[in-house]
Amino acid sequence: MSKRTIRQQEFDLFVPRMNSLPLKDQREVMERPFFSLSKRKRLKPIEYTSPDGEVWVHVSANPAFGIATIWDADILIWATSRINQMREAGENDLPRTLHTTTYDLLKAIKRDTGGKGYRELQAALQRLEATTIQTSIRGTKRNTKAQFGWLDEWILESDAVTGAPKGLTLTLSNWVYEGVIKDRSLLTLHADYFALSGGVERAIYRIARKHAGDQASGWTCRVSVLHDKTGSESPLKQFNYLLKRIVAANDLPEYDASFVNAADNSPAVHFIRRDAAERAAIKADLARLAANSERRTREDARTLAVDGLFEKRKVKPSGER
DNA sequence: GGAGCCAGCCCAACCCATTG
DNA sequence: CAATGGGTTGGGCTGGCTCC
Repeated sequence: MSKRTIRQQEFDLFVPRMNSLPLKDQREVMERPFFSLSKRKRLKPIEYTSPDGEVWVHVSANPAFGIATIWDADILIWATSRINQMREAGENDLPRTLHTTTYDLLKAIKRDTGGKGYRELQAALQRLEATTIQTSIRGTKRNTKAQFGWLDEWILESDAVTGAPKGLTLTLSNWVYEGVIKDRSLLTLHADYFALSGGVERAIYRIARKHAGDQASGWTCRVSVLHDKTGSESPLKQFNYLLKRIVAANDLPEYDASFVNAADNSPAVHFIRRDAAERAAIKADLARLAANSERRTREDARTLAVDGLFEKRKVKPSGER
């Protein structure tokens, strides 16, 4: 009997490894600064308020661990993706607690499985559990304050004899869980997301993915707003420098980025999906085809009406949605 | 004063040869 | 296959330098 089979029996909710897990993340989290972008320990809190003052986010660190980083968030993306997959498979009771092995998790988020990989995984779990968040997003009531972390609990098991890492159990905090199971709260990240090595790069992609989405004309954001949305600790002038390199490289998955001037002439970045033109053309084609087939169907209907066949032919309305 | 630029620091991520 | 740790790379950020 293989080790794997034993593990599967141990964990009723054992999550099998999948190579092509569609990556999902919460749109509300993607567009706001919730994570540290630096590889160095960040203790300075993230204090964010949206331009209209409606949305605010406060993230603070436990001094022992620092604020959870945008790389630590990969674990949350993994968990979100797993739960979403279960939902799409038609499961009714979606778990808040997931079981896996450290190896499988590290592989899934495209991380090294060396000794340091495991130590770093533990550090990531510590940061995710110990980072405290307050936000108006999904606040239950007005004048209510609530504080939570990303994870409620994590348990790392190691082999009693060899000390080798074995099982991992993690429980999402209620706020995260509610966001995952809520309808239409998730967006798909490109499969290359984990390959993005830069923290700012990742933050920018997440924001572009959320805002530019599939819009035919793309989306423009002022640099200063982008700076706030990423939560970067660098001063604006340094952020400018980092941003310039990202825009010049134009290497983000899915989106083209270019510098433009905003309506008030301040510097801004325009994001547009690379295949936006293609997609628009395909949509138009589909709409035209659908319209044609509808017309033909109506003509057919006249000829077929005698047989009463038309009733059985359900023609989809034209266009998407 | 401040905008732009960038070397250097620190450290996590990554690469890889090696081991049961 | 799973795990290890030595070595290297490259990231954000700090702080300094230049030029306006």
